Amino acid sequence: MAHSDTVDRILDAAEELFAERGFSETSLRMITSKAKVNLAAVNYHFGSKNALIHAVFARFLTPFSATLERAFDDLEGRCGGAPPTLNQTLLALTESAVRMPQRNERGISIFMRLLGLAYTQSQGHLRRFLEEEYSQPFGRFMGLLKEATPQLSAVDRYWRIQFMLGATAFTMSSSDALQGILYNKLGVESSVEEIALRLVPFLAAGMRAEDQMVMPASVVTSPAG
Amino acid sequence: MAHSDTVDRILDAAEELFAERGFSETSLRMITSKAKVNLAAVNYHFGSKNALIHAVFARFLTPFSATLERAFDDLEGRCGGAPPTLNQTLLALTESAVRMPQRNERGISIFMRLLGLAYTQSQGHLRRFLEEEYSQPFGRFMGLLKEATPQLSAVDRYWRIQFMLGATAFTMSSSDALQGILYNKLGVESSVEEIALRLVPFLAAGMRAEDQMVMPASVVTSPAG
DNA sequence: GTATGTTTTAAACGTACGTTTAATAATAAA
DNA sequence: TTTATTATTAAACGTACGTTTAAAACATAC
Repeated sequence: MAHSDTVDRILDAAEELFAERGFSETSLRMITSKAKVNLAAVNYHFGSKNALIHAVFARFLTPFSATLERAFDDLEGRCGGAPPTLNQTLLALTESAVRMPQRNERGISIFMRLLGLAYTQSQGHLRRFLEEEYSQPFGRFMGLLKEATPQLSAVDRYWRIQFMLGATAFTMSSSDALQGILYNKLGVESSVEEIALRLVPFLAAGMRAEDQMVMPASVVTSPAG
Repeated sequence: MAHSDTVDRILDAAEELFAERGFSETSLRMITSKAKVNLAAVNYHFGSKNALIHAVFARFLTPFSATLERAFDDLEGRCGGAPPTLNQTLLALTESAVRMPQRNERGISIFMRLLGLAYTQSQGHLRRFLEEEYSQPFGRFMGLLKEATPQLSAVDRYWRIQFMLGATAFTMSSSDALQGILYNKLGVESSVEEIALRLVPFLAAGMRAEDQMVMPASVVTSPAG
């Protein structure tokens, strides 16, 4: 068969362990033992540990970026020339993530956690891989954001996009832990879908904030100007 | 002398390397070689690598939490019984961070990056240490946020606080890189202080968001409830 | 059924890690 | 100066890592 059972077993185990523990903290021996395959199988099928990491992301991101492109096509079609609103754009992204066919019920949370890790763990090779492979839908999303927030200066928009990415990446990357804490504190169960939908209004409101901060003297007079 | 030069050299090197590369990705040999001390010095002075990580955080957080408590005292004094507003609370936090005496000009960004790492790298021992040592000012900040957002349900408030923490930690932890990108793209110079002040209205607006998200069918009918 | 290419296996490779040791050097107290 | 403490050093410890090897098992085609 083209894709041996082994390849998928490795990907399944790796994806779960990476999401749980991070990349450096997960050894090939953990992966192969969880996948019940021989240690050498990873290097035989993938070439290296880094290549395995890329393969784990590709299995997620390739179908996701296709789904996302379709969602954007659909959105732009529905808007018929007019630029989609900020809420619509964010919702298109969120729904694409949430609606993605998942291998299991933990799929989304694993996906989000991996994305968060990719953002925060400074794995140079991974960042390079993602930029090379998936810059197209990312750029399109940025363009939509720009059209949806014409009132913002380029500088303001830049920083606020970073704030959005940060809120999303951090929350989603620790979503399991945060859900656990919430359950212990308030006895409330939650899901990744729910968190995502809570995020949208928060982000949208932040992007639209009009307040101008009064600069305290310490900053105004600081040499950094 | 009570604190040998060696101890501080190790802390300086460790703090910088941890911020750059993360904890697992930084070896004691990197640290001791950067600090120009013997490898065994870390275990002699700190006991273990984990204890060194704790010491790096303690050197930051102990004076910071004192500064923060004073800022909150001051704020509550100025408000005379009435609960401080959301903006005031966030600004007290931001100013405490920005005004902290720094060992060097990269101090704040290293501080933020380390906090971000503590959040995302699943180092159980570190989370436990931080919770045990600094729960007091953290709890006080949470209390102020609660008083400043009485309109939010406990669950909403919980998630929105996570979003705020994420936006802050992420942006500040990569502030150097992000400032560089902005300069290359738009030729605009910026400082950590400025970013912090841009963050406050974004976060405050997000916390105050009133939009209620329309749940798509896929989520409403999901078994996760 | 033999030959060919692919996959799996057990074992070992070399390297790097955190930690410990035991000897030496430096400092302070008597 | 001698003695007791503290700090530094070079070397080694045992363990775990990613990767490679070479033989065995398996599959497929002739």
